[in-house]
Amino acid sequence: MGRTFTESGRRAQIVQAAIEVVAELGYAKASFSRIAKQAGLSSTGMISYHFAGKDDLMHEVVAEVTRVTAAFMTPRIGAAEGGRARLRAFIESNVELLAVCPRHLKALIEVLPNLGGDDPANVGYQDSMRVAMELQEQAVRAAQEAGEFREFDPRLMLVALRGAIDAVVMRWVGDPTFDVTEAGRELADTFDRATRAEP
Amino acid sequence: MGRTFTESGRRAQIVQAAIEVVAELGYAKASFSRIAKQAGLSSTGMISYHFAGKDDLMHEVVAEVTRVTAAFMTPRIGAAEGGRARLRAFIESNVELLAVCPRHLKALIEVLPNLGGDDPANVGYQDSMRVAMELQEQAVRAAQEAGEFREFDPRLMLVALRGAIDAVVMRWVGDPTFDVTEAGRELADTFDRATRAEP
Amino acid sequence: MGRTFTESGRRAQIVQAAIEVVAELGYAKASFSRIAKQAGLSSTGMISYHFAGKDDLMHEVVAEVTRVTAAFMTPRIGAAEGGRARLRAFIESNVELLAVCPRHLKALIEVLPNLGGDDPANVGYQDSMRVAMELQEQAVRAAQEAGEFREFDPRLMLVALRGAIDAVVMRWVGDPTFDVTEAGRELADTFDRATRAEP
Amino acid sequence: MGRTFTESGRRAQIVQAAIEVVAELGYAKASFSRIAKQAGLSSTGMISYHFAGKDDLMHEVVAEVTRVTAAFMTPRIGAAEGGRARLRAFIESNVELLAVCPRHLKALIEVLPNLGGDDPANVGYQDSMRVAMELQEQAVRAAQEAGEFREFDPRLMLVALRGAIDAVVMRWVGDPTFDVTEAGRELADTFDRATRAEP
DNA sequence: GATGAATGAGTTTTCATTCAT
DNA sequence: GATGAATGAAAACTCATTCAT
Repeated sequence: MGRTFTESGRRAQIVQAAIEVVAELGYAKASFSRIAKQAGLSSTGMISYHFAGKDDLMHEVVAEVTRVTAAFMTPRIGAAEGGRARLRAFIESNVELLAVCPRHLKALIEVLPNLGGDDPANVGYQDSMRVAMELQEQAVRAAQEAGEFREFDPRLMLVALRGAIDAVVMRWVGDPTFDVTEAGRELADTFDRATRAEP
Repeated sequence: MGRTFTESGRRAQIVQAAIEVVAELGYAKASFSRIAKQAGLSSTGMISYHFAGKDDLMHEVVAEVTRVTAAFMTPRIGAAEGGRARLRAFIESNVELLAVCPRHLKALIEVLPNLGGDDPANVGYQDSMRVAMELQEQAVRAAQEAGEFREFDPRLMLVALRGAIDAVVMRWVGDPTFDVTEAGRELADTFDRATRAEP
Repeated sequence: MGRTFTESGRRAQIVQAAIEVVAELGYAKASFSRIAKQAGLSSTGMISYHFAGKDDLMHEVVAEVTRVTAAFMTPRIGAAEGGRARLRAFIESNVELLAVCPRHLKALIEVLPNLGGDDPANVGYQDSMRVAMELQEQAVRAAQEAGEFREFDPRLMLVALRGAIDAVVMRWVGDPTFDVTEAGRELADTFDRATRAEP
Repeated sequence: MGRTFTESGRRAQIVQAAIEVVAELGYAKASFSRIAKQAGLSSTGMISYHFAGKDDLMHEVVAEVTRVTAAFMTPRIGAAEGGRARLRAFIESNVELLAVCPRHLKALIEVLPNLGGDDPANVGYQDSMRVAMELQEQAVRAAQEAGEFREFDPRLMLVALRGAIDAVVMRWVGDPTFDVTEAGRELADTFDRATRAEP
């Protein structure tokens, strides 16, 4: 006990290195060589030894980032009451992550578009993403029926929101002068106005 | 005279092929080989002959897409009067492009994040992007001062808007059942509510 | 005209080098590196440039050897009359090849067992091998019905004959003291006695 | 005492796994990884620990198969009287092995051609093979002198016989519809006719 | 004896680029 | 201008082997 399948010291170290390299150079240039160098490994063979392939490693990157961000955001969202407050908590806590683990966020945004593919190994992962999206949709619909949100297409709004947050993250990642709290509040204001029921 | 620097038949043909390959496979997998095959060329040497390198080709892709999208959007935006109407026209015409040249949009979104770099050749390009962004910011500020828009950070809003539109484009590119007019209106509603002055 | 798909100078040169390397080191150790060195190429990339992969190259090796051996054996077999004489011509001309192109024969014997596989690209090839085997079986059956050969299972006999010839080839390949004419006659005697009708 | 050099539990287990992997995938693809997996070992280090190298392991494979086949064939050959009967017993018992331990035979045929090499470690092994061959040659010569066999080159005949048996084994290994008894009798008939003195 | 992580050379393959024709 | 063969570096991955525990 005590150590899960995905953690074996080296594995975690490689995943961390991959996050940093992807965040810095982008997915296209994140080769095993650079990841190995970042991790202080003498050869790329070590990565192949611990991961079935590039896709496997990148999935682990996504899983790790998802874990970290969920640990940060979930309690904050859970502490909010009502649809509007929950939406605000979602946006603000997501933007605040920029100050907590900026490279994690950037890495996630870089990797995700490159994982969706024909590879059957991705099916399970994509299923879980779809389920998460559907849960969010249901929450939005519930708030609409409760009269908190106006009428709009939940899916379109969620896609737009996701894109807006990601764009903000990508634009200001690594900028120490960026005020995440203020930006989070502004972005939350934006989508609050866009979604709230008519006064 | 008679042909400009950027057009020479072959060059245009290669740029078109690059747009299609990038849209279909993503930037990371858009190699000269695949672009040459798409363009019906028997060797990649032709591409290196016409372009100084991959970055040069990709810049041309961006330029071409920018040209096409500007030709579509500019008159529509110009026909609108007032900040709110112009914002709506911007969003709707951008989303409508999804039905006009979906691969151009997707290619642009794939390429752009991979061009920002240390390469000095990019400086001029990034300058022009910054100028365009500043023009948009000024327009937003003018509408704020005219009382059409409420107070918000123009840059943050523009970044969020850009991300929201791109996310919608990426999500529904190639989906023939997607109603671009309706989606454009919804997304415009969203940002109209987010930006308009208090009633 | 004048040059077929499979011949482009370099391709033929690489196939020749592959034949020599396989004959000398065996299939397992015939890497692209060694073949490139044998061919005087500076990199293995050139081989991948001309061939779709190792299987493609090895198929070409088989095709080339088949071509050469058929050119030698076919007229000799055709000049013989009757089943017994044809069988003798088949065996003798096959063994005589040992003096003509010993490395071709050895390469063929090395490669063949490693090509039979699940790869769908091999299906066509294996079909042609099966057809050739069936033609030989029919010829044997005809000679049996004509009273030249005794009763035996043609397929078993052909498999045994093939193995016997190959074993002789492998045993004495590269041995300059080996008398191929005498050995061919002896091996033909062996199978003539084994197959001829009772006197 | 109590355990010989070649048997230590683990060693035997690894040799068994190697036989199975070589028989199934061929010598070229029989890596330590696959053998370790087949043996239920978690790492290839165990194999390197017990064997000096790949050649050492493969020699052990040959030794083990030789042991098993000798145990089966020797009493059957010994029970026969006279050269002709002994030859028949040799062939029939060899083919019958196909039903007893098909993978052993196939593994042997795969490994043997890849062992003959410049490696000084093989000298002793090849000596023993040569000695075995010479014993067989002497037996053949004795039968020739006794008038049982006609005149032919014993070595050529033995090589051809070995190749014929091996080809039959390789062709029908794993085929449950193959009648080993009938095939053994046919093949023995073939070589009996080829070798017996004129009636 | 036994383990499994680490190593570094090796594999095939693809890449962008160059160059003689 | 155009071609396509050639190049060499780099990619992902596998290999047999070693070594500290």
